[in-house]
Amino acid sequence: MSSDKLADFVSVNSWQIRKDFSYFGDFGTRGVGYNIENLARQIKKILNLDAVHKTALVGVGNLGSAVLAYPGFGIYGFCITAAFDSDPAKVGRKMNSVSIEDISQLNTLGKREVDLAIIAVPEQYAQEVADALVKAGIKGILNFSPRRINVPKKVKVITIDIATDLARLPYYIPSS
Amino acid sequence: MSSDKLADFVSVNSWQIRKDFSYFGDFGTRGVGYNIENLARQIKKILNLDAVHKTALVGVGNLGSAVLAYPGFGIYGFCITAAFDSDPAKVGRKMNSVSIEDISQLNTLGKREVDLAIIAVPEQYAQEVADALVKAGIKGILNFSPRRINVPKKVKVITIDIATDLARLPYYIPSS
DNA sequence: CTATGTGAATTTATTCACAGCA
DNA sequence: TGCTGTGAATAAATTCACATAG
Repeated sequence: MSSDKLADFVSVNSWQIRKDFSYFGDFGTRGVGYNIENLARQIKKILNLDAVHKTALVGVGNLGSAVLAYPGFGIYGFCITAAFDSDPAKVGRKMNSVSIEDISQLNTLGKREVDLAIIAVPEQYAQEVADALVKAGIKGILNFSPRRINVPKKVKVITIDIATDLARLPYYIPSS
Repeated sequence: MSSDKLADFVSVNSWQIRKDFSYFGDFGTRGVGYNIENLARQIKKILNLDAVHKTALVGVGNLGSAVLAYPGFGIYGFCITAAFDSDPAKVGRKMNSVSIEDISQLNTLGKREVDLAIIAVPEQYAQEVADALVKAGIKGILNFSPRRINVPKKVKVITIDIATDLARLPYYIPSS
């Protein structure tokens, strides 16, 4: 497939596609274009997505349940292999074939080859959960709480704050 | 408060703070710093966040319920005044003092001064929901489905794809 | 001939350093 | 004296145009 067609898919220009790819290598064939299958494989390798990443979920409330039920993780090689909550009524139950464990069991993650975690707890507990995750050897955290969490810089945190994202919209709409 | 202190809060340099602010006006006082209250007011005005924005939620599953229960919208002036679902078992019930209406009622949003909407439905329905929202006069959409949705360019869409955000993490962690 | 890959030109963003105001 | 606001210098990203490979 040509860079022109790829560009259409993501609404950018063809030269942006080619230039960006060129920073990482020569993925295409001149006169022909890009082989999609090979391209996907190369990009996955660059993004370190070519192996399965075991992921832990902390907080099985509404948001956590939505994450557990989310069907879109597989294509990137993510697998949620552990879920934690502090509510005794939830601990021991299963959701989407994942057993919910007590929050005190976070320290077992290191031995279970889990390297990523998703924080979906009320914001006031976000920092202490993050501390426990770091202590357990987690390397990356997806943080759904609107609170800034402090971690050693060897640990990567990506925060999704729903309210802040929503707050970007009004700027683009004419004030009524 | 000085630009130095503000910079610390968001982990950037003080000159970035000052330069960015300067593009929109003179908010500070030389030798003193910035008045936080006034600064917040000015920024809210620039981002068009100084009035209440009525917001509709479409899809009251796990994710939608989490959004409804989310306590962080108030400070930005958002108010979820309508919720929709296609499940007859949910329609008519109340969640967080918002009545759940049938999805067929989306066309009433225009008359109700709702200008923003949050899409939290399974991805295969995202486009048709977006179409209905546009027809009802919605100006901005926060899309939680991983699908690219097409809207007229007068409508602003911001997409949050959980899997894509999670997929950014492995790049930063050393491959095991 | 077609479509990539990349130097060069252009535009945009970041960083610096300091004049100017409280 | 202290801190802002901003021109000037530097760096980075984007866009262009085309040589080059298939």
